[in-house]
Amino acid sequence: MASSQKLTEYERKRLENIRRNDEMMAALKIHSKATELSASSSAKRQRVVTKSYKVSPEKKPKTQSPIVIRRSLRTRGMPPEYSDFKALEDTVEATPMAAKSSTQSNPSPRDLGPLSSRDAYRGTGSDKLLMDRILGVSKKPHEEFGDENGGDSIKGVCDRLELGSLSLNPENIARVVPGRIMNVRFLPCSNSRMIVVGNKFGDVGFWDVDSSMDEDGIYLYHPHPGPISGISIQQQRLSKIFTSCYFGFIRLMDAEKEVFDLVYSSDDSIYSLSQRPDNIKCLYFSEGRGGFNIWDERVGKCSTQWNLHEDRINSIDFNSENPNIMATSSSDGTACIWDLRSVNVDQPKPLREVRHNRAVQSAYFSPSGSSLATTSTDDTVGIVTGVNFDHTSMIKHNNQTGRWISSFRAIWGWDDSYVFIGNMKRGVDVISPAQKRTIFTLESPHMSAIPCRFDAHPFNVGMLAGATSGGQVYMWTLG
DNA sequence: TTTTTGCTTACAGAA
DNA sequence: TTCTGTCCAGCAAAAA
Repeated sequence: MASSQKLTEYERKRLENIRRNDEMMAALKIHSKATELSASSSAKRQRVVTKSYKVSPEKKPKTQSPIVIRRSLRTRGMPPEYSDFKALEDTVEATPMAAKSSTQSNPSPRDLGPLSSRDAYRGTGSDKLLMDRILGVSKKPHEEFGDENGGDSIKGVCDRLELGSLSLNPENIARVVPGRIMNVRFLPCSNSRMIVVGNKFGDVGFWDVDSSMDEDGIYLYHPHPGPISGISIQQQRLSKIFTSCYFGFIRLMDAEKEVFDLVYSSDDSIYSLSQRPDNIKCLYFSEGRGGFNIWDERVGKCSTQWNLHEDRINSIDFNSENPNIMATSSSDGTACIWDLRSVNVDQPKPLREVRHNRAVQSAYFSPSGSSLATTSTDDTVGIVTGVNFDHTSMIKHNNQTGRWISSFRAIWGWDDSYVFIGNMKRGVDVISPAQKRTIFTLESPHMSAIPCRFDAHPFNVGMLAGATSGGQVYMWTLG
């Protein structure tokens, strides 16, 4: 009842705002001009009909109401109680968008334990092709594929990479999931173009770009009850895909067993997930306000629990040159570099701390491992260099994404030359760490929304996936 | 000092 | 084509 009152109040204020704005516009006599402008800008932005996920009708719930605002106990700072826990689940399932990817007859993703991929699947038709495809590439992850790199080494192609050659073809656009995408990853193998995304509703979507056997190569699953905070796939085990969720769950999608196994659950939120490139047995993830855990598959529990930050840890990344070196970014306004071999349990002290004026959304090591790129809501992208990461340059970049767009996170391309980050004008800014400025912007009339989360294909230079708050993925390619 | 409130804002889908 | 609902960020200012 309180929520409906709140909505009414919200609506009332919203209408009042609109009325005030209208009055102001009328006073300035620019209302009609603005209408014209708005009409012409939307005319310029053509609507592109692209591949899209499809939800199986029989898995749709009968009702989509009442609409209740979702707020977890954790975000309200309250201890979890069973009754509230259940109430929360009901709320989640009743949310209209979430309802589209949930079901009344199938098991809830809140059920602890393994969830068969068949039960988690929300698409039409069968997902057998996807499972076969993942198993196929996982057995031969490095067969020759296409001519993306023209048979050259990655370094050779990077040296010649011209940003102007990156293009977005309409066939490389798809709506993979409903709602806001929080994470996007390429399957890290050289012989496929498979993109995995996680959204706000707990859906995990797959897009097999090279699919030709079926209609569009898009597969939708609902393994989690809330926002997907991390996706981790290792080159050595492509058939095992870990996903984490704000509601405190980590699941492992095993394409061999066709199941989403529950590997970890907690009452605290999990905000980020990662794996060391040299260790397939451990998961590294953040939990609650500043907590950091290492979960060890061999013992089936957390072997390490540290408190590394004062606030949530938004990203965890490992240095390719020395995987003992790890970078974390946090809403406490810092990004830190740690040596995992020498972290003091009681008073963890980082090797290096990079200070921003506001929350830090990400901190990623460059491909060579010699630089670190940080992104903060203080409107800067930090580039940290030097033998001991002792030099920091702050590059101005508008990172005010507002409420509806996921925060920007600058990622590295295929070598240390470029950093890619979204911008609010439906473009992808390319920052040169050497020149310490934005040197190029990828733009396309096919990009109808703001790309906010990215991944660079680890083996195909120029292949860049950008994901939006509307569930779309744009795959830029070279040439 | 801690908690609450208000403000920002783009997008998809319904009407 | 226009309208409506979104709401799991993050911060600043106001209130407690």
